[in-house]
Amino acid sequence: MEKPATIKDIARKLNISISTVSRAIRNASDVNSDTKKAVMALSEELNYQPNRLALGLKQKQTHTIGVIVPNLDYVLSMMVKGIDEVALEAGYTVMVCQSNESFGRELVNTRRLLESLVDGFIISVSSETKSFEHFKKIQERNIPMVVFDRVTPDLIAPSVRLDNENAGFIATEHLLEQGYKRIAILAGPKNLGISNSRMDGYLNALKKYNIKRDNDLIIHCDFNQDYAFFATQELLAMKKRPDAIFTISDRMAIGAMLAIKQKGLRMPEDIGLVGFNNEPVVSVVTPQISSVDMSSFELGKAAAKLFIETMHHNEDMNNVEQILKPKLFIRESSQKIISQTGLKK
Amino acid sequence: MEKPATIKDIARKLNISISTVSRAIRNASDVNSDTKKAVMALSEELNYQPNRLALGLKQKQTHTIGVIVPNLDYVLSMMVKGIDEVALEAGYTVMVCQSNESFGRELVNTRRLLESLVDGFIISVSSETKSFEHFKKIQERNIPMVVFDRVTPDLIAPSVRLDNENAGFIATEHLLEQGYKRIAILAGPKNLGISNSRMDGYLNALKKYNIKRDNDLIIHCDFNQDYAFFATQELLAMKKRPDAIFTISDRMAIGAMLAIKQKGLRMPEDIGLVGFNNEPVVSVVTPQISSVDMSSFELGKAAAKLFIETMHHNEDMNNVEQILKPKLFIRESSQKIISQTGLKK
DNA sequence: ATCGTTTCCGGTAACGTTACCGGCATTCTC
DNA sequence: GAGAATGCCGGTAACGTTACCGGAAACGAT
Repeated sequence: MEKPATIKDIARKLNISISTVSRAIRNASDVNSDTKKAVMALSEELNYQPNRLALGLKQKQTHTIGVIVPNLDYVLSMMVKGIDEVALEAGYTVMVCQSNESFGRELVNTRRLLESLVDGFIISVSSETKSFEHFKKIQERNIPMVVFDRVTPDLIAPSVRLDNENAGFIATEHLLEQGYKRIAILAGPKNLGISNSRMDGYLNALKKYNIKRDNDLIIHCDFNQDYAFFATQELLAMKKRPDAIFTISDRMAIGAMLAIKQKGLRMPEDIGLVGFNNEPVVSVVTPQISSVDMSSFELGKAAAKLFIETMHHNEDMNNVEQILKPKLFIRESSQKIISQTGLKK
Repeated sequence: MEKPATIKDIARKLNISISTVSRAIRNASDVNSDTKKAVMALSEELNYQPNRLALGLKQKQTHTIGVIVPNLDYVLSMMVKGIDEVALEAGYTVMVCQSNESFGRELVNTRRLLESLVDGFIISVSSETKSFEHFKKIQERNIPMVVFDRVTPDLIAPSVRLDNENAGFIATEHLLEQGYKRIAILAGPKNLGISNSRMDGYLNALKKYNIKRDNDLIIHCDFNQDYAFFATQELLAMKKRPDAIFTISDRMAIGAMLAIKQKGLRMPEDIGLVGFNNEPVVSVVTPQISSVDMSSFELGKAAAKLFIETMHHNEDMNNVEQILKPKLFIRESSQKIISQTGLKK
């Protein structure tokens, strides 16, 4: 039971040729049903498992998908779980690599996965990435690639993402409807597409309500609780401080919440707050924080499905773009009207 | 630039044999330095990347580690990050598979990874797993395997884990020191080793303080916020309700916290609470929850390091057992003495 | 009986790489 | 200067699998 059994072992024991065994196992047509049975029985007994390496070498595909993500926080791990689920069902194995938001790591990871001859890639780019040559090389080799979540116009590929602009819009509009006037936004790094789109939505909502853009209320910071904490402190120290804050991630919303509480301000009365991602944490803090939901799990599943389609249809699918609708979950941190009047709308 | 370049292409263009090219690339001794340079130059130019599949087929190792985890929640994703980091550095690629706490999925995953010929496994077992035959088969084939975090006596292998018993002990002792007398424990599934060890620690602490075990105060439930919520409701509805609760995960602590707040009880005055894992969430809720820290990232790194050792030393390392020390972070939810007297100890 | 069909099977090459062996020059040793 | 040692290189087999081709046997039809 030391070495794994091979097709040869079966052939020898059954006194038939390896080609016949191979065909029998693949359940091919031109093999006698008796021999087929014999082969099946023996391969069962020997616990035969096809060697994927040899198979991959031969037919140049490994049934493995390389997934590259910037990290494994709540949102992304939900997405990965979605990818995993669909991939497993479709007979693919998934290799997950974290770039740690580092461009260098992203390079190493793509390189490693390429060497390992994955059949293709499902990618969410690191926030540090500004050059996309390593991904373009993948495309030049005609290796299927789907990008998800963090989509960028610099990389033309089939993609699945949230309607980030709309998400920013509904979050901001909700705050406006609640009567907030000076709404600040804690955005992400400047070169990150999802951040900019959400900000566009924010700006559009302001415009709709005839409120002028105020650059003092637009803060770019890392996806980082501490940074958001300090940024919020500064916002609250302004002469004309904002009366609401929209953060493009929940972790940032938590940071903002802590700063607001420290300052002794109440939510939603003194200041409104809306986060992003609808992570479990927002509904266990006090007050509960409103947040935009993006059903990460579904997004992951969609990405994997799109990938598999891209594998099979080998037409050009680069212009395929799946856009999921966001949904706002309204909670205490921004529900000013109800908490003031006690009335349900 | 369509097909990736092979060793053959280089040999042909340079008019030398493929064996020479192979040796040159591996920087072997018996090849002229001039030809070596030429090969290097050309392989650079053609962007040659060795085919890992062929290599793996030949020398029966793939430089890939299969990692099987029950899920990718905060703790485990930190551990995976640790594994990733060490593995990358050592030249290994990591395949992460989630069993989703399902025995069936765990089976499929190990099988897939075996077929893909990973060099070995780093495993944290699913909570549903009661039979370990699939893992024992791995060992029978002499494939290196390290278990981490969720270690079980049913599976003898090199392991890295927290000192769970001590962790349960210090958490409970802390509550006792704070003057709590009736301490309940929200434990995990009954067959889960880490849960039982933490409970042993809990029981030992009680014994040290001459408090009799009360089975009504010992609740087994899933690692699940909602379940913990309901379990806590029941605890609080008891005639002689507990005056403190120790939960063996933070998510359960959150559930307990919500139930306590709903009942209108105060922490730490009316009831004390200690969680486990020291996830970020515990320091942003109100009150902040005390929690046992296990430095998951370090644990992941240790597991990967141990794996690599196991790979290299091919002596029997099954009795190697690395045990990390837990550390208690005391926060508002259990700091009764200070909050009553206002004194710092 | 002959010829075509079908059914089943075996041999060989190939995927990209390395291990091993053998062989030719060249250099060294005394 | 003969033999031994060294430096450098090429050929071949092998890892486990499948694709392709060819062929033997059996069967059917005329």
